Amino acid sequence: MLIRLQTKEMQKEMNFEKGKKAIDILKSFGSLTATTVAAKFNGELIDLEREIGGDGEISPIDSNSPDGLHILRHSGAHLLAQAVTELYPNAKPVIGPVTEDPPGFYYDIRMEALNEGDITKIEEKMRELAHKNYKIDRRELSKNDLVELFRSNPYKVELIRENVPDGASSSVYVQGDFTDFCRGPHVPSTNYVNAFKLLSTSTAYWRGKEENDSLVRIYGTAFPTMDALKDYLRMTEEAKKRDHRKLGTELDLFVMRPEYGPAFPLYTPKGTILRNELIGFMKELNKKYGWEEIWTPHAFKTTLWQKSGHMAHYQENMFLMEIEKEQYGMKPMNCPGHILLFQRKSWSYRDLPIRFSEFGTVYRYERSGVTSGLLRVRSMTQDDGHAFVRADQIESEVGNLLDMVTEVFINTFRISEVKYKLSTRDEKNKEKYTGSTEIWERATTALKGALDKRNLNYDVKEGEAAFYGPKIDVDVRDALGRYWQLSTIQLDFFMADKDHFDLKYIDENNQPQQPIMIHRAIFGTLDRFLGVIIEHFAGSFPPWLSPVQVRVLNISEGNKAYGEEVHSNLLNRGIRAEGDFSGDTINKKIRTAHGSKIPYLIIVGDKEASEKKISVRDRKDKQKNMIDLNVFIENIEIEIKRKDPELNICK
RNA sequence: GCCACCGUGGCUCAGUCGGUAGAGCAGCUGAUUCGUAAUCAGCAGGUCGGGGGUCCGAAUCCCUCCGGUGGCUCCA
Repeated sequence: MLIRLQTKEMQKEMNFEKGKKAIDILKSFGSLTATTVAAKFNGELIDLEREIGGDGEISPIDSNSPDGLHILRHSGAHLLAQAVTELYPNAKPVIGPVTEDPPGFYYDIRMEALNEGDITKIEEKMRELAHKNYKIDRRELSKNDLVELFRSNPYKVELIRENVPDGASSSVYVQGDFTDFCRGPHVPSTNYVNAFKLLSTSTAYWRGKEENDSLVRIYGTAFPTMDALKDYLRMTEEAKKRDHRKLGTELDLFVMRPEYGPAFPLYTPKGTILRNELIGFMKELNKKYGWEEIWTPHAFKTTLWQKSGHMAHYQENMFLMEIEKEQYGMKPMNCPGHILLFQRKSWSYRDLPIRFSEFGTVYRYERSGVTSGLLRVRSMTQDDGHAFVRADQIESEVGNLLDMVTEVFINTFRISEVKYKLSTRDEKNKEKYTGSTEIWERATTALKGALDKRNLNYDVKEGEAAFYGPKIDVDVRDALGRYWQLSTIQLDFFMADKDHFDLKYIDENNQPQQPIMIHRAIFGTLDRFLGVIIEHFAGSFPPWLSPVQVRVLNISEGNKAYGEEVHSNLLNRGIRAEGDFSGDTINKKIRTAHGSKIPYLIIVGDKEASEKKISVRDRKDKQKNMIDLNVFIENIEIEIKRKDPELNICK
């Protein structure tokens, strides 16, 4: 048979007899290295030990390549399961996939809960098994034989029954005494997986359903080399320093008092400056994009929440209370209040879109295990907005909102890792949704059109739409690599309908029509957004956001008066400035200021005082000596106005 | 809500086999006024998340509740 070798560097052809193993073929081509973990034959990833049956194109898969890493980690998961089954004979491995983000793998296993010591033990066992270097063999078995082989493991049996067609066969992989139902491919033997680490455990539910058996999930990761593993672990350690909860305390931005209100953040004066700057920024955008600001109360009688459907669909997340024998609810969303304002008069088709925005604080009971710092809280302020539009306006309205999203995330904050998600309805389950097929299709097309027109990459999540309409979400990752939803643009065919608020506008034929509602939030919530940008900037905020923009330091007591003069000049010009005129040494003052991540330090000593100049040192230790205070102020004013992410003055 | 881990002064941590708490930073006071990442000395501050139990005696063991962290589930 004729085999062509295809690698990045070269292309070669040779003849082999049928049934030759991939590993031998690659060897003959001189294309096998210590880091070759598998092969690709005619587009299919295969084990190195696989016999080749005919003509085709082959290439080696290196453990440094994406495919190779995937295989390596998958084998890591098997090694983990092997270790667990050796240590705990009653354990029943269920599934062990590779994860991309974070890079690694996990294995779900039905067994007794594990503690940290057990994890160490398992890791040691894995190391031992890796050193023993078991061959990893693929075997092909019929469906019946597979079911028979795994008869003591009901989860595997279920998976086999589901995934292998009747009469067909599938593969198992064997390493030592451990056999797993698996499509493969895998590395040739266990010592290929030598740079690995187990990271954590948790529970997971069988098939992800809370009512099912709970399984122990063990997370781990593996890399081609020890160095790569160490680099990764060092990186994750570094990332932890950016954690907004840690920085929030260090920089004195917010506090939590869980004994009085779990997941109810309180913002300090500094944290409130950040919030207010964000609000100010969004107010500019609202004005620019035609959103009128309104204000609505934080609680209503449940009659409103009944009408809006929240009592029916969201009650378990609401804070309810009884006052004078009447039931009230804290608002979990702002939309019903906005609707009440929409209803205050009648609208012509020419008036639409009507756009209401509000920095609306909402209260939601979130289950105790799900809250997290500022990223998932129970009281949160949304930069909320509701547009009431005609069907023909959906696309342009959504387009405008996407432009707002771009202004915020890309142009201003330069957050590159944004994920756009388009959630559509489950086409197999249409009765779950409200609204006609026609409006769903029209709306979904409009959302796609708006995204496409802007060349935004997005994932379509079929079946993830809310029952009341399709939506676009924007997710951003935090320091620990978790994605959180920030912006959202949701269409709503529900609240305006005749069974709820029965909203109307008068069309060009003088007929009443039901408007479509668009719920939107760009930051999402100030709370979550703040959490994300604390981590994004690692606490080193650009001057426009920074709670303290400048700190004045005097060299010694003799320069205190001049320092105070500089300080008050800054304050008079509206710069957020502090003075550190304590008895500390200048070294100490600089060190302290560094810890507070203040963008600019103004240092004044005898030289500066005598010539009425200042010296400026920025957060990155760039310095400019003996400049004019007014020049400095003019420059920082420009940076603030531009929302410049860079510090330019000392460059 | 589920599983694991954790909960000591404002912050970061130490507290060995159970014998009624230690440190650094921050704070305060005093001395020093010193040119660019921690001047020196002193003082004050906690009963160890809450409750219950075991014990002569518990921060240290047990139970329970409340919180936090990582996942899972959830996020009309």
